[in-house]
Amino acid sequence: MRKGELTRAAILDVALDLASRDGLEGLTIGLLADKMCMSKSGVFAHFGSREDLQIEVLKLYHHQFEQEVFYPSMREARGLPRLQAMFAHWIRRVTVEIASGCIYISGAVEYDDRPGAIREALIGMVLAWQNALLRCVEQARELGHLRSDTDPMQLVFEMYGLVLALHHDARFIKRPGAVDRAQIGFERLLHSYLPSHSMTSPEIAESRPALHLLHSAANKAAPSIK
Amino acid sequence: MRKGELTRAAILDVALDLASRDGLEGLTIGLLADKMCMSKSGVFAHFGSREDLQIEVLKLYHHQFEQEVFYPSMREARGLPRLQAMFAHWIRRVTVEIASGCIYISGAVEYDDRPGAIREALIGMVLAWQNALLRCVEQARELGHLRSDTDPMQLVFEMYGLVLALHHDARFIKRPGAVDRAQIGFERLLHSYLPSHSMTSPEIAESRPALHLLHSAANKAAPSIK
DNA sequence: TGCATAATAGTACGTACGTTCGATTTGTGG
DNA sequence: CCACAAATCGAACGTACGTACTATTATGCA
Repeated sequence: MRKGELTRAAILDVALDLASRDGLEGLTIGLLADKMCMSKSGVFAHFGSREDLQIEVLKLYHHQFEQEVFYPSMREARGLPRLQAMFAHWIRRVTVEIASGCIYISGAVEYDDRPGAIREALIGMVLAWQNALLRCVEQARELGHLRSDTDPMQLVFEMYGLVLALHHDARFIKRPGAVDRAQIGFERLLHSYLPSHSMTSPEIAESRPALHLLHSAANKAAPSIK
Repeated sequence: MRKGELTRAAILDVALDLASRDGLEGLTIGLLADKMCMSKSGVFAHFGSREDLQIEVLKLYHHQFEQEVFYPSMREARGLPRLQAMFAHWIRRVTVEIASGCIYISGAVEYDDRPGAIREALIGMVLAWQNALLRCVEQARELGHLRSDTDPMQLVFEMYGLVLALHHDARFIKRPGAVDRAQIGFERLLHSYLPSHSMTSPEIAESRPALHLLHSAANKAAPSIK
């Protein structure tokens, strides 16, 4: 009873690698068996079907995303500090994934018109993350860290766009500097959603030091917990 | 000699539909033959290989993109008007493609780690479009429509992110309002790159009327040709 | 109209896929 | 250590893929 679960976990680990590289739809039992030095049927026996395998891979990816991005960010103070942490951890995660591929992003393309259990699972996870971002933006607005007329969904939309552009430029085009551009874009983005009294002159509106102002301002309003 | 080219064009038309929905990698000769009510070998004979077929589909897509997005925009006055036209036509095109899928975007995911002729062709086309945007931004900056310290690549990066987010939200998540969000994001984006004297107070920094100011200001600096 | 040629169909081959099923090896509790 | 159950294997099935060949039909020009 113990050996089976062990190899199952090992299979899922390799399957996640494969799916990250070739996409969930490119994940094949034969290739997976080769990498595991097992027979196809030996691998297959651990999952009822390929679709089940794909969903298990998805769950594993989601769990890792939560561990690396979501939970660490939730330890930050609510509002702007937490939002900045979410984006920073997110960017860091995607930066690592430039070499391997991000399943949320590739999956969004693979399953944008392919109904089924995998699509439902994937959408549920992406929406969970977007909703977490949304709640965080709403809290930041209520705490006065962002302008009162901020449209939370709009801000999340643009944050997501920056990450998609990062993934596109770095992984597809392989153009250097994409991480910095995503970071700069986020700072400029935040700046335009700041309360009026935080506005600086346009000349330094998108410069790095502005972020330090945000940090101190936010910490004053909602001191860090840690 | 005439009949052949005619059916070949018809095949490519259907192939483009198929590839838009299922991706270039999902484009299959068997399915294509079914849709054409032809035999597999009958379809195959028009192309030396599947890869050639995929590249021909790519060229057809690129041609349509040029016709619908690039050339109409180039008829606008250089600088900001042209940049706004490029984005507007681009958004309109992607909006239509929400139902069918955008090959540039799906291809970027499919071929981000799959070397070969298709990847090279795809990258060439995407870079051609990005470079066109880049030149337009540089012209806008030289004409004084954008701030002199504008980083053209950064602006193009963020424009691309908005379109990617639009595609993601509308086609994958199927959340309404993505087109408006991309438009609002672009206006906010432009606003933060405007010369200082064009800056308005933060309260209306992202409101729609600001664009009218941009239009008139740009037209004054570089009157429309048409 | 007839003929050369282009266009399409039909068939087959090799490969890889997911999946099933029985045989066989391996691990584990009494 | 033994016996039972769990884990893995090997082979096979049906399907779909790209591609190569040959046969057949349709087209266009003299």
